[in-house]
Amino acid sequence: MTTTMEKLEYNKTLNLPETEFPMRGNLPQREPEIQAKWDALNIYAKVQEQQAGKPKFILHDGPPYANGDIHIGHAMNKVLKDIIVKYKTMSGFDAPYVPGWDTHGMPIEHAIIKNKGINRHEVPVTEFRQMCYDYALDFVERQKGQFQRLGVRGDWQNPYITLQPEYEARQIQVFGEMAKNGYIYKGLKPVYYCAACETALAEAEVEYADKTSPSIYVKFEVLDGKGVLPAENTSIVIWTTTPWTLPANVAISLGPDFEYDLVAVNGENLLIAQHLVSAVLKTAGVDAQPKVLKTFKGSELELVTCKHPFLDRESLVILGDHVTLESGTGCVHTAPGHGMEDYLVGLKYDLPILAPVDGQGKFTAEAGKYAGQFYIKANKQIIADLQESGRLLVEKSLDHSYPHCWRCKNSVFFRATEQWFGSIDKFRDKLLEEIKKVEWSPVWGEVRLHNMVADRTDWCISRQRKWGVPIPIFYCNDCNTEIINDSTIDKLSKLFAEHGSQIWFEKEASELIPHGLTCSCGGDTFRKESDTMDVWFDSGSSHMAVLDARPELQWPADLYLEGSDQYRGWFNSSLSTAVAVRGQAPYKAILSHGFTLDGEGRKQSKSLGNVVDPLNVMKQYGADILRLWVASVDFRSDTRVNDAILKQVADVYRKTRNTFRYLLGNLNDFNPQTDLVPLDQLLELDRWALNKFEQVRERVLKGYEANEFHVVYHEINNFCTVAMSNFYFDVSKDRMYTVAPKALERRSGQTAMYQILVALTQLLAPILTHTADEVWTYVPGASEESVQLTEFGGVVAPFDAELDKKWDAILSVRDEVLKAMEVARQEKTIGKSLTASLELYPDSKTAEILASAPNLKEVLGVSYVAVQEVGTAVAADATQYNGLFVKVTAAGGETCERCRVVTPDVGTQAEHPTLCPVCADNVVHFIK
RNA sequence: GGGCCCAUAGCUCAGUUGGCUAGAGCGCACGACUGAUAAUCGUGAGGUCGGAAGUUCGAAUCUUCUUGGGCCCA
Repeated sequence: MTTTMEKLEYNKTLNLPETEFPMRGNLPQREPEIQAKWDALNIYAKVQEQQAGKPKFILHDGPPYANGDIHIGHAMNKVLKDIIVKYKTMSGFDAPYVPGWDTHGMPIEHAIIKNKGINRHEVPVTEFRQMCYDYALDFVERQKGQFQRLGVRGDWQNPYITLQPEYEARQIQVFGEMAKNGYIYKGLKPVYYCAACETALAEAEVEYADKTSPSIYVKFEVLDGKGVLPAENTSIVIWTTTPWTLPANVAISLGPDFEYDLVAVNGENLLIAQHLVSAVLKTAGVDAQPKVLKTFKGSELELVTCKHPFLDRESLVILGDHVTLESGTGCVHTAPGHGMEDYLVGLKYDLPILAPVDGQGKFTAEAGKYAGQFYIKANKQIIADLQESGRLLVEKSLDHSYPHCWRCKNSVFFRATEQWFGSIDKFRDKLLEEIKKVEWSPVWGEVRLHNMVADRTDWCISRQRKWGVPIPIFYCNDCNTEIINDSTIDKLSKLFAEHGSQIWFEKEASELIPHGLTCSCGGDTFRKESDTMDVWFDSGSSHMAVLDARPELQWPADLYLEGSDQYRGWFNSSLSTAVAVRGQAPYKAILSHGFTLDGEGRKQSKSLGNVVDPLNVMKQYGADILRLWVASVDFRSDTRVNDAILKQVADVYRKTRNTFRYLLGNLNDFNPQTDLVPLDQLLELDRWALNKFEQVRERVLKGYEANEFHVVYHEINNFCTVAMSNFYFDVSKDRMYTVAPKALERRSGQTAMYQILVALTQLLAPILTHTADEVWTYVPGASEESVQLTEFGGVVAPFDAELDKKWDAILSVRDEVLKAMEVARQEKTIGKSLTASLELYPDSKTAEILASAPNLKEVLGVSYVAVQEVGTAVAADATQYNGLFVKVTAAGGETCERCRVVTPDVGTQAEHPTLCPVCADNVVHFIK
C-alpha cells in the first residue's frame, strides 16, 4: 500500500448512496410498464385470493355513463375509490371492487341518430337498439382503458354493465317487486310532444326558435268568491299565448304574496295583479283611470271558483310560486295536461290532468265542439268564440321563443300522456327513516337528500324511448287491463337473462307471456307496453343486480362514493328501489365529493377553455401525479385544478421520490435478515427518526380511516421534507458515509431507514400506486411481487412522547444556531457548516437542552463546538439568539480529505497525511 | 326563485368547546454546497382570515346581512 492515496481514491472508501432507482419518475412511460406487470400478475385476482376470508368491505361502484371519454370528475371519483379499496385491503379487509357502466338512455340514442344520421322511425327497432348496444360497449371498452391507465385496480374482466342480460333480468324483477308491493301505477304527465313526428320528445330533443303566437286576455267569471271576493259581475283576467290549451283549463294560479286589485272597468269588475293593472288596461285600450274597489293578497283568494269561459266546468283559484309579475295579469291560466309547471302545481291541489289532444295533435271529444280540429288551427275559432261570448278582453300577437322539434322543426307542445310511476308517496316515510340510519359524509348530505326526498313528486319511470329496458307490462287486447304478476315477471326475467331485453322487441306478446296467461275478463291475447324505463331505474337497481347477485359482494354496501350531483341521482334512485323492495337503504355510508373547477374556482367548460383533461395530465405528468393531486385536496367540497396546481403537486412528488431514492441509496448493502439492529441498541438520533415516523404513521392511518387523504398528503410531505430531508438525512449523512460499512453506527441508521422505507412505501401505495410498486422492487428483502399484496405493518417502535419532546427542544436550539451560522455565511466567515466552529453561551435552560443532545457536532453539522458554562462572560463578538449567545468562526486546521471535517488533527497519521485520525482508522475497512 | 355547500398567505391545507404577535409545506427572493447533483441545505419576505354590521373583556372561530363561486331543482 502506498503512503498516500490519491484524493479521488478516498471517494471509494465512503458509503455513498447508490441505487438503480431513478431520480426522475418518467411516469408517462414507466406507468404503463408497471400496469403491464400487474396485468401479467392478474393482480386483482391475486389480491382477492389472498384476502379471501377476511372481513369484507364493499364499495359499490356507481356506473358512469358509457358515452365519451373520461373527464377530470371521473378521474377523481375512480381514484378516490381506488385509494379507499387499496387502503382497506392493506388494512386487512377483503375489498372487492367491481366497476360498472350505465349504458341505456337518450344520450346514446341521440349520438346514434346524430353521428350516423339514422332516422329512428325508419330503422327497425331491433336494429336501432343493436347500434346503441354496440356504441355503448365501444365506450365501455374505451373508458375501461382510461380507468386502468389511472392505475385503478378492479375486476376489469367482469365489470357490471346495465345492458348485460343478467342485469336486465334482475332489473325487471325489481320493477316486478315494486309492482307487487303496489308501488307502481299508471298516471298522466305532460311531456314535450311533436304532432308531426307523433312522438314524445326529451328535453334535449327540443330546440328554441322564434314564433308568433296569439296573445289573449280572457275573463273568467267568478262563481263563488268564498265570501272574500264579491262574485257579482266579477271576472279574473288571465293571459295566454296558447288559446288551444283553454279546453284543458282547470285552474287559475295566483302568487300567494302578490297584491291583486279588483278594478271597475266599463261596468264590470276585473281582478288583476296590482303591478300589472295599468299595463293590462292599456293593452286592452281602456283609457279611463280604473277605480280600485278593493285589494287582495293572492293567498286570500285561494279556492275561489270561476266559470270556464266556454265549457261547463269550474276553474279553481290556486296558489303557486311559478306565478310572476313580468308579463300577463298575475293570474295564470292553468292546464296541468299541457304544461310542466301547471302539472306540478296541479299535483298539489289534486287537479284533474286534462289533455284533450290525441297523438296526431287533434282535439278529442273531450274538447267539445273543437273535436277533430288540429290544435293550432283551433286557436282562431276559440278566440272568435271568446270574442262572441264577451269573455275576451283583448287579443294581440306576440313574438317569442318557443320550443320546436329538433328533427322536423315544427313547434312542439306539452301533452299529458299515460306513464308509469313509482309511488314515492307510499314509502316516503320509510325513505326518510332510512336516510337517518345512513352515515353521511359530509354530514350535510343527510339534510340534502332528506329535503329532496321530502319534496319530490312521484317517480315517473316511463320513457317513450327505444334504447332502454322495457317496462315489463302486458295489456289485455280485450279489456286493456295491464298485466304484471309473478308469473309474467318470472317468465320475462328468464327470457331476459338468456337473450337480453332485446327479445322484448323481437318477439310478439304471445311469445313472451307465460303459458296459459288469461286476463280476468277471459281475454287471452295481449300486447306489450311500449315505454322503456328511466335510466335512473337501471342504475338504481344495481344494488340488486350486482351487490345481491355476485357471490363476492354483499348487500347492503358499506359505502357509495360519488359526486355531489348524485344526491338527486344515484343515491336517490338506489335508495328508492331498495326501500321499495327491501325496506332498507342499500348503503351503510355515503361519501360524496365535490366538483372540479378551474384555478379560479369557476366551472370548467369548453367555451371558457379552462378544461383540464385527465388523459392529457397522464400523458404529460403521469397518473401518479393526478392521483397525488386527488389526494392533496379536500375533496368533500369543490376543488380547483390547473397547470400551476399540478406543477406544485409534481414538485411534491419529486421530493417524495427523492426521499425514497435516498433511503434506497443508503440501504444498498443492507440485508434486513442479518443487519437489523435491535431497538434498544439504536443510536438515539435513529431512534428519534423512528419515533417521528411512528407519530406520522398513526396520523396517516387516521387520515385514511377518516377518508381525509389531504391529511395523509400533508403529513407525509412534511415528514419527508422537514423531519427527513432537512434534518435527519442532513445530520446523519456524514456518519452514514464515513463510518465502516458494518459499524453499529451505520447499521443503526440503516435500520431506521429500512423500517421507514418499508412502512412509508406501504402507506403511500394507495395513492402513489405505481411509484410505490416501483420502489417496492428495490426494497431490500421485499419478496412480494407487488406492495399491493402486503398489509400495513404494526408499530415498529412505540411512540415515545418524552423522546419527541426532548428532541423538539434540541431542534429549536438548532434553529437558533442555524440563524447565527447564516449570518456568518453571508459575511463569508464560513461556507458549508463543516467549515464552522461554534462557541455557545447558553442560558441555564438551553444549557440543559444542549447537554441532553447525544452528539452536538452531528446535530449541528459543524467541525467544532464549545459549550460554555452558564454564566461565563459572553465573548464580545457573540450574537444573542433565543436562549443563547452564539459566536461563529472559521474552524481551525485542515480539511480532512475524506470526511471533510476541519480539524488541526489532519495528518497525525503518517500513512494518511490528508486524513483526520478517525478517517485514518476507518479507511482500513475499505482497503482490501 | 327554492334546497344544499364553499370562501384563512401566490398554491394546497392546519387552526380543538371564541383567548397569547393566525401556523405548515410548496412556490418565491437571497445565499450555501458540489459526496442525494436536472439533486441537497440555510435564511427571509408573504395574510386587515371574501366584505359589512352585531354579540363579547376578547371572534378566523357565534349571529345577521352582503359579495363571489359550485351542485341540484324550478
